[in-house]
Amino acid sequence: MKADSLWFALLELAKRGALHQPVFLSTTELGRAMRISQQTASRRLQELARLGYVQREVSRRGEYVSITEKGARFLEDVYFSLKAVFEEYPKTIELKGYVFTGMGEGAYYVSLPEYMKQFTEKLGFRPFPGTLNLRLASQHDIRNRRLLEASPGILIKGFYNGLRTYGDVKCFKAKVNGEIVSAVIFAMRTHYGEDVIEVIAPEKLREKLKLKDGDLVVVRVLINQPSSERLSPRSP
Amino acid sequence: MKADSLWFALLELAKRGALHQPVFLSTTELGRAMRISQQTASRRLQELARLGYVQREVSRRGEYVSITEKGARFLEDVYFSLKAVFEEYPKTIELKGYVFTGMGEGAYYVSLPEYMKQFTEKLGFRPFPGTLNLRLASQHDIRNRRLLEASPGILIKGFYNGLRTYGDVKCFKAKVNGEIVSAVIFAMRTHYGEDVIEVIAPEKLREKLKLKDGDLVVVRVLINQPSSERLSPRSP
DNA sequence: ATTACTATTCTACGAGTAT
DNA sequence: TATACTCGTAGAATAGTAA
Repeated sequence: MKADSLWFALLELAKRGALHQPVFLSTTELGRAMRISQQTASRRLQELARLGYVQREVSRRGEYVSITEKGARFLEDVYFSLKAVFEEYPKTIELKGYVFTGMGEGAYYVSLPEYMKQFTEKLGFRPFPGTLNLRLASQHDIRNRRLLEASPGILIKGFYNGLRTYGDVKCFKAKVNGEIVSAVIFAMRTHYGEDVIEVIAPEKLREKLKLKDGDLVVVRVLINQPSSERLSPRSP
Repeated sequence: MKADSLWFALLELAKRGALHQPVFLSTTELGRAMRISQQTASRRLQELARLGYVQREVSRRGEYVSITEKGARFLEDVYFSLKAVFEEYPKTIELKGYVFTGMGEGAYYVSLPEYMKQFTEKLGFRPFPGTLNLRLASQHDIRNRRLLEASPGILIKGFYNGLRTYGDVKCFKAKVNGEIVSAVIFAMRTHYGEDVIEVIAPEKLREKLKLKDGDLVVVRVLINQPSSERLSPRSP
C-alpha cells in the first residue's frame, strides 16, 4: 500500500486525538472524513495496525484506535520537516551529551579528501580529521536530534572512488560549549545510533577542551542555516 | 492523481528550499529522492503546476521549481494540524478584529435547537442566539485563523431535519476582551470568508460590551482544549 | 450497526521511447 | 543529457456481500 495515503490516514486519526488516547470511530465515518470508501478506510486501518502504527480494538459497534509510539514517530518526522521549512531562522537548538570513544570510523571518513574538500567549502573551516563522539544525555536531546535529522542542513555530497560508494552526509554548523566553532555531522540514510552525535571542528576538540570520556559537552546547533558556499546563480 | 502523493512531492520541494526561492532540479533526481521513477516525478511536477501549487521553468538541462502561495497553503494546512496535535496544551492564540454587521445567518443557525443543545453541552454555556461578526485586523490574525481552522477544536455535529442537511460546526472556547467567556465558531468544509470570525457568548456581546460597528475586539482563543462534555466511557 | 472478504473496475506506475 | 509521451500491467479502490 502507498505510504503516502497511510500517512494521511494516520494524520486524520491524530487530529481526532488518537495520539493521546484511544478514539472511537467507525470505518464509514473515517471514510467520509477522508473522502474514501468504507472499504478503503477499513484497509487503511488494517494496514496501519499491521505496520505497528496504531493499535485497534475492534468490536461490532465500531472500534477504538490509538496511535503507537512508532506511529507518532512517523507523523513527527514530517512535522519536523515542516517546522524546519516554515519556522523563522536562524534558530538554534541545544544538544547535551557525554564524551565517549568510538571506533575511529568518523576520523576515517572525515579525512577522505572528497569529503574534506566539501566540508572546507561549505562550513568555512577545514576540520581536524577526527570526530568527537557524544552520547546524548536525555530523551529531550534525542528528540532534538530527530528534529535535526529531519531538517535540511548543509548537504555534503557522496561519491564513488572506483571501489565503493560513499553516501551523502548532512551537517549543521554548531558551537561547542558556547565558543568553539564546529559542526554536527550525520551520515544520511542511516537511522541507527539515535542517541549519538558526531562533532567536527578545526581543532582536535578533546585536546582543545581537555575532554575525557564521560565529560558533559553542550553543543548549540544552528538549523536552517545555508552553507557558506556561494549559492548557484539563477541562470544556467 | 492522488492528492496525498502530490502533497509529499511538494514537501520534498519545500525541503529543498523551493518555498523561498526557485530550486534547480531534474525529474530523475527528484524521483530518486522520493523513490519513484523519473516518469512519475515528471508527472508529479506537471500536476503540481497544473493545480497552481508550483511554478516551473523547464529547460533542456533541468528545471527551476518554486512553490506558489497556494502551494505553501497546501503544506501549511498540514503543518498547522501537526502543530495542534504535537504542541503542548492548553495554549491560546489571540485574534483581533473589527465589529461589523452580518446577514443574520449566524443568528439563525445558532438558534437551531439541534445546534443549541450541543453548544450548551460542549461549551458549558447556553449561547445567546446570535453571533458577533469580526473582520480580522491584520494578516497575522488571518494566519492565526488558518491555524485554528486546521486545529481539531470542539466538534458540533451536523444533522438532517427532513428538509435539508446542516453541516458540522467546529468551535473553540475563547474570551472576549480578556473577560467574557465565549466561543469562536466555524462552519466546517467552507473555506470562504478567510478574514472573518464569528463569536458566540452567553449574553449578547454587542450590548454587554456596548459595541458598535468598527470597534476593535480582542479574542483569546483556547486551542487543543477538550469540550466540557463528559468523555465517552472506554468500554461500550 | 459494524468490519472486512471477494470480485471487478480503473487508476497510477514504470518501461520504452520520442523530442 | 533533459522532459514527457504512449502503453501494458500491477495493484489500489469500490461494489456487493458475508458474518
